[in-house]
Amino acid sequence: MARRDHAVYVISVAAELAGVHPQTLRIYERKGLLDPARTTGGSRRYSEDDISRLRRIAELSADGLNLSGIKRVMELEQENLRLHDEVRRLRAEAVAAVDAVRREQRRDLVPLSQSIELWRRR
Amino acid sequence: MARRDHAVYVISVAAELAGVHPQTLRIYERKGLLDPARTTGGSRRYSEDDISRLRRIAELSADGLNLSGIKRVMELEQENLRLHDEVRRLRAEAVAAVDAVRREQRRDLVPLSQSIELWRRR
DNA sequence: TTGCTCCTCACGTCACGTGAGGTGGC
DNA sequence: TTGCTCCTCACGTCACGTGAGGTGGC
Repeated sequence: MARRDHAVYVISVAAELAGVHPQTLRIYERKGLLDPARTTGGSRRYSEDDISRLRRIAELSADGLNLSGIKRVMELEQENLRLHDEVRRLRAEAVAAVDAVRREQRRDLVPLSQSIELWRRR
Repeated sequence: MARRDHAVYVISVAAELAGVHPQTLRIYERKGLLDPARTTGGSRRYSEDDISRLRRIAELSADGLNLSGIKRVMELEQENLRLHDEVRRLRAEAVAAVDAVRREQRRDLVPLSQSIELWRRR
C-alpha cells in the first residue's frame, strides 16, 4: 500500500476516483479546499489523502453545502476530532495520575516493626 | 433584563435587530436554522437567544456559506463548545482526584509514637 | 502524432434574498 | 380602519458545475 501522502494520481484519475469532472478539482483547489502536489512540469498530483478529502467534499456537496461551507465544516470536523482525542487522552491520564499517587505513597509506607527499629536507633 | 429564552420580539422587530428582511426569517425557519415560538394566534415570537442565533447566521452568510452549510457549521460549533467544556472539566477533575487520594492516604497515617503505643497494647 | 496537461471564458441550473399580492386577526 | 401577521409566487443575482477552446510538454 502506498503512503497516504504520496502523490501519485494525475488529475483525470483523481477526478474519476472522486466521481467528478477534472475541471471541478481545479475549482476546489482555487477555493482552497485542497492543495495537491505539483510535478516540476506544473501538473497536479493527488495523494490518497487528497482522494479521501475529495470524497468528503463530494459528500458534503451532495448534502447541499456550497464550497465556503464545505471548507468551514471540514476545518471544524478536524478541530472536533482533535478535541475528542484530547478528551480520551485526559481520561486515561486522570486514571494514571491517581494510580501513580497511590503507588508512590505505598512505597513511602514502612511496616510498624521496622519503624520502631528505626526509631530506637535514632 | 429579559430571560434569554423569553420570546418577545415579533418578526418585524427580529428582522430589524438581525438586519435582514422578515421574509428571510421565514426562509431560515423553513430550512431548520431556527425555530421561534408561536403565539396561540400563530404569529412568530423571537427570543434573545433567537436573535443571537440570527446574528450568527448573518455572519456566516456574509462569509459566503449557504443555508445548508450554516446549519451544519452551527451544529459543529455547538459540539465543539461542548468538547471544550469537557476538556476543561476533565483537567479540573484530574487535579481534584490526585488531591483526594493524597488527602485520604494522609488521613490513614498515624504518628510513630502512637503506632508503638497501639502495638504495645495489642 | 496522440492524449494528456494547463489555463480562461461562457452557459445552464439552482439557491436565496427581495418584493409583490392577497388573507386574516389584534 | 390601520398596520401588522400569515402564506405563495416570481424575479434577479450569484455560485458552481460542465464544457469548449486554445496551449504546451511528455
